[in-house]
Amino acid sequence: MHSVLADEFRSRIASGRWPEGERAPSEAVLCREFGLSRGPVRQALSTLRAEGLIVGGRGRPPLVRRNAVRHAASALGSFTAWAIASGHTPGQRTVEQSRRRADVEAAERLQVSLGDPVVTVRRVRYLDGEPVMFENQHFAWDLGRLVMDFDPDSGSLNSYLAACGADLYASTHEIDAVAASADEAADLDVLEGSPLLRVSRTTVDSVGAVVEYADDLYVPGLTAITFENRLFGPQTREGTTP
Amino acid sequence: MHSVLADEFRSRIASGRWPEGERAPSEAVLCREFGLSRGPVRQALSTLRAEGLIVGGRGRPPLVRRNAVRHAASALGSFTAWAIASGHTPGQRTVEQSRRRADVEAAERLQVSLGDPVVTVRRVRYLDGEPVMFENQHFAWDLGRLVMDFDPDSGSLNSYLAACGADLYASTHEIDAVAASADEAADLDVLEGSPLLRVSRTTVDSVGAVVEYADDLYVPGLTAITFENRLFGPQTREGTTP
DNA sequence: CAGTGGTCTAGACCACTGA
DNA sequence: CAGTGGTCTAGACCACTGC
Repeated sequence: MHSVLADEFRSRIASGRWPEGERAPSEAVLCREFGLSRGPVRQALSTLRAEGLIVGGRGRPPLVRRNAVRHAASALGSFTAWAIASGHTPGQRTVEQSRRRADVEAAERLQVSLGDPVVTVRRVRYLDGEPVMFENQHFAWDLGRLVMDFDPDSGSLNSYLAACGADLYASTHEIDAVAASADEAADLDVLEGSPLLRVSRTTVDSVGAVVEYADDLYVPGLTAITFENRLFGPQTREGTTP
Repeated sequence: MHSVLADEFRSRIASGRWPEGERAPSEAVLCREFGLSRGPVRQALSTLRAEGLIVGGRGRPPLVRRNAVRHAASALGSFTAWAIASGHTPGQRTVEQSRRRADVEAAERLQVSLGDPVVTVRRVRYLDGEPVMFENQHFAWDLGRLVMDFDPDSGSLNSYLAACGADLYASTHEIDAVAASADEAADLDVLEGSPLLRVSRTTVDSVGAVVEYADDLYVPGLTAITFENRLFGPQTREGTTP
């Protein structure tokens, strides 16, 4: 219910039914309109507040925010889903899909023993035909087994894994910047040494075990990672926009 | 109450009273222990879940997560507060503090008219004596008036503004990578052209008007921006770690 | 099966804001 | 002052999990 409400509110803002800069309906009004108690209405509104679409309150009139971030998609996890949600056409070219024995880095980041089997997938990712990201994914064998049966040129590995019922619970991201190596530069069509945005991701399952890690290299300017940050309140929401 | 609870839970994990990888108490148990209803207990737990400190649930036993991110401080907004929270000593050297007329970029990003007064503060920021960030902040005049009375070498501009009662409501961040210019390279003690992490921030007040924008350039390796991302659920939390 | 978290209801009191 | 969101209570039903 509350997520249905949130979608409804978002579309009302997008359609101009709730004009930007004007007052938004109060919680009480929305409760009456939908015949719901405050719980789900508050939950939906807090999502929109976290997204920065509604501001004010606590005595102040609630306002639909001017100049809100648009198309702040959520997941850094799925390139394909993000690209489609942003209205672009995703593509990929697979550089490597292999089963190998864990080296020191893989053993440490996946928390497996040296020499345990791991699966690596390396792909250049395209947006509307233009290379925007170099993706280096590494899977522990439980997931890797499934990944070896996947055609990496067919699109979203994430939806494939989700369809397999894989247990992907949460990701930790660390962002920094690196200079492009000669190989990366060639694949991404930039100059060697030019700055790339590196997103290092570690994904765990619902019992906290590491199941995947990745180092994704984004070409700056073509894509950017964005997120909202409520000051004096921990509500946040992140996303990426082309 | 719920924030007090969240702090209590965090310290129990930090102290080992709730050992990592073991079962965490269920909501029902915590309700009994603290004599509270489910509301505040759930609110506190959802914060820890968003931080990745607790995983599982929905039938599965709740677990204290192994290898949780540590010191995932919240605000990209205040360098000083973040540095201190991370156990480091912040410092700064002011390069510029000026009142000027808005150029095209400032007018657009602050949504003021060309030529309106704006205040610029540019500072090199240090962590334990080492330069880690080049900060370029720009304020609309309402806030800028206050900023001109601030000694930028004294530390946190944010706490100064907060003490003045400034209305800072939410920030939007956009992250990409750029090559260091000669000036920036010299100030940050890196080579010209080496990659820097650029965080572009826009801060609005509680009625949605832009009050500040900033372009902060971080030296990679010394600091990194991190955040958690619950898959199949929009709960997130971001932070930065040295 | 009992236990888990996810969700919803229908009340309540508070601090704060704007008129 | 009336209206706002922030918070808490004390119930309830559900889908899912592990035993």
